[in-house]
Amino acid sequence: MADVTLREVARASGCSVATVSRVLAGTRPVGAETARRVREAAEALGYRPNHAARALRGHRTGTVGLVLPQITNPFYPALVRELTHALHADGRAVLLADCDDDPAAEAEYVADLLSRRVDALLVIPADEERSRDAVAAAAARVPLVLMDRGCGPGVADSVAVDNATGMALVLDHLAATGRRRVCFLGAAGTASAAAERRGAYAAGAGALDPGAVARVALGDFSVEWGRAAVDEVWPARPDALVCANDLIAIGALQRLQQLGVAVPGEVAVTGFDDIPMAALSSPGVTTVRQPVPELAAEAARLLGLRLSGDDTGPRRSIRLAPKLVVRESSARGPAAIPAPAGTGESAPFR
Amino acid sequence: MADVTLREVARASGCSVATVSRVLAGTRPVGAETARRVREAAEALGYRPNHAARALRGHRTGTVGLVLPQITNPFYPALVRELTHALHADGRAVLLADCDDDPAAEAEYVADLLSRRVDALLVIPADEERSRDAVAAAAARVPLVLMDRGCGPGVADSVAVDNATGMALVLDHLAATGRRRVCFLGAAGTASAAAERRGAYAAGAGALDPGAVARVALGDFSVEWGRAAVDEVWPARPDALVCANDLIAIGALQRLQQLGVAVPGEVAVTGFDDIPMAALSSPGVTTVRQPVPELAAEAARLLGLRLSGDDTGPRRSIRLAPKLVVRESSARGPAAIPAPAGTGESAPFR
DNA sequence: CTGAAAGCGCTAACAC
DNA sequence: GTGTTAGCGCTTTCAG
Repeated sequence: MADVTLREVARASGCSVATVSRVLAGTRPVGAETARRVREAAEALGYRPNHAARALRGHRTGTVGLVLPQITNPFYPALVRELTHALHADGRAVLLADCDDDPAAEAEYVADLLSRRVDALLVIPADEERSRDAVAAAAARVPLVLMDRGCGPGVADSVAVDNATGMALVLDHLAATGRRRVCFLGAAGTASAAAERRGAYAAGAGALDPGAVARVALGDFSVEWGRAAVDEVWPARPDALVCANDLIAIGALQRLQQLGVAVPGEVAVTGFDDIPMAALSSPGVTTVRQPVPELAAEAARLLGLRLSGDDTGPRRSIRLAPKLVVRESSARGPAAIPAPAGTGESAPFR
Repeated sequence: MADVTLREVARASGCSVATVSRVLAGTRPVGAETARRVREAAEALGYRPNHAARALRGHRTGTVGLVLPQITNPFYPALVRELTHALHADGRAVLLADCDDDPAAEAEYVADLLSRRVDALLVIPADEERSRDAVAAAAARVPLVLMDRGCGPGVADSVAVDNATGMALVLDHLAATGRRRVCFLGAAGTASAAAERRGAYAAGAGALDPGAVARVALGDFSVEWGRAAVDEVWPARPDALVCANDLIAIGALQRLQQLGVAVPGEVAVTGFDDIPMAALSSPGVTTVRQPVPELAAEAARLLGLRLSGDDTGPRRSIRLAPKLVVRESSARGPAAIPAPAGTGESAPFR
C-alpha cells in the first residue's frame, strides 16, 4: 500500500505522466480511450494525488487556516462546524489553531500557518487592537476574512452579525411586552461585539425610558460577570436586563434565582448569540440568534472570490441580520396583564 | 514580502543552500562564524521554510488530522482545545474534519487527510462498527489514535476515560448519601461509552438494591431523551437517576422540574462528562469529570511515540480514571437526615 | 566543515 | 492529442 505516483499510473496505462495529469486534473482535452485507460489504472492502483507536490508546484495547498480565540467559547463550535463544512465542500482542508485569547500566540499561529502555505486565513481576532498588526501583515500575503469580531477599519474583509439590528430587536420586543425600566449588562473593552452592542443599547434604550441609557453595568462576556452585574443593577429595580450575550444572561438568571426574584414576572432577561445553553436553561433565555450557517457561507464565498482572482475589489464588510428568539425569560411583561394604558414607568414591581 | 527561499538566504550570507539548510535544521555541525552569518541573513530577510517543499522531500508534513463526529457535541470543544495545544507544542499543525456523525463522510475525510499526507490521525469514531473499516485501513498507513470512543478491539491505539470507574464513583456516592432506589437513564447502541457505562451500572447497582439493575431506560445521549426518559422511570419512584451523560441529566432535570419533583430532595440526578452546562444548570449537576487535558496529553504522547519510530510496540489502550464532581443535584440524600439506620430501601418519598 | 547535484511528485510550457 | 522536459524549495548523499 505504498504511495502510488503519477509515474506508476502512467506506466500502467501506457502513456506519459503529463497525459495522466491532464486526465486527472481535466486541464486539457484528452482522447476518450486514453482517458478511460488512465482512469482505470488510477482506480486499480488506488492512486491519490500527493498534495505536497501539488502545493510545491502550484503555489496553492488547498488549505485554509482558521484561527480563533477559544474553541471552548460556546458560540464558536457551531461556527467552526459550518465553516469547515463550507470549506470542505469547496475541496479545501482546514488547519485549526486556538490561540487561547492570547494575541501573541495568535500572531505565532498566523505566521506558522502562512509558512505552511495556507491559501487563505479565517481569523476571529483575539483582540480588536492587539491583533491588528499580525492580521494586517497576514492579510497582505493571503486572502483573509475576519469573522465575528472586527480588527480596526479596512484591515481585511469581514463577516459578522449586525449587532445593532439585534439589539434593536431586543429593545422593540421588550417595549412591546410592556417593559420600560430596562438596563444593560454588557462588556467593556473595544472588541467590536462589545462596543456595537453597547452602542446599540445606548441608541435605542432612550426610547423606552430616558433613564435607561445610564443604567449600564460593564464587565466581560462571562457567566461570573452576569452574576456580579445583577448585584450592581438590582437596587435600581429594573424590569428588564438586556445582556450583551447569553453567558451574561445565564449568570444573571442564576443570581436572580438566588435572590428569589421572579423571571419573567418581576424582571425580564435577554441574551445574545443563542448558544445551546440559552435554550436549555430554565427559564429559557430570550435571545438574538446569529445566522451561523449564513455567516459561514458568506465567509467561504468571500474567500472563494479572493482566491479565484477576483482579488481586485475593495475590502468588503458584510453584516447579516440576526433573528429574535423569544423564550420564557421575557414572556408576558407587565403590559400583557390587562391594565390601564400607562407609561409602564409606574408598573408595579411584581 | 514575496516568499524568501533558502537560495536567497544563501546568496545573502555568501554560502551554499546546503549550508543554510544545515544551519537552520541543525542537522550537522557548521562553522560558528558561518552559522552566525546565515542566521542573521535569514532573520533579516524574514525567511520562513516552505513546508510544502519540506514535505515533498522529507515525506512528512508536520500535520495531524483530527476527525470527530460533531464539534457541537459540548464535550468535544475542550478536548479539541487540549489536543491542538498539545500537538502545536510539538510543532505539528492540526487539520480538522467534522463528519457530522456520518461514517461515510468520516471515511471520505480520512481518505482526504491521508492524501494530504498527514503524519498521523486522531479519530473519534462516529460509529463503533460502521467506522471500523475506514479506521483500520487508515491505521495501516499512518499512526492512528482513537479517542473517547472505541472502534472494535485491536484496531488502533486508543485513549479514553475509564467509564467503569466513573460509574462506580457515582454509585458509591449515591450509596454514601443514602440513595437506594437508583435507576439508569442511558443510551442504547454499541458505542463504547454507551455500552461501558451501561455495563458498569449493571455491575454496580445491584449492591444498592437488587431491583436497580432492571430499572434501566435506554435512548440516546440527548437532552430530549433525558426529558422523555423521566416519564418512563418516574412511576417506579426512584430516589436517584443515574444518567449516562450530562445532556441526559439536564433533560431529566428539566422534566422533573416541570413535574414539580424536588431535586435533590425527592430524587438525586447525576450525569457524566462534566460539560460546561453541568456546572451552570440549577441545581448544578453532580457528574463525573473526564480528565480532558490528560487524555489529550496521552494521545499526543502516543502519537509522538509512533511517529518517532517506536512504532514496534503492540496496540496500546489507555484508560484514565475520572473524578467525581459533587454538585447540588445529589446533595444530602435521605441518609443525611438524622434517622435510624436502615436499609434506605424504606426511605420516605420526600 | 562546505559545496555541487540529485531528486521528492507534480504541472505547465513547449514541441511534435 | 500526446510526450518531453524544466523546475517548485528543500534535504541529503557524495565529493572535496
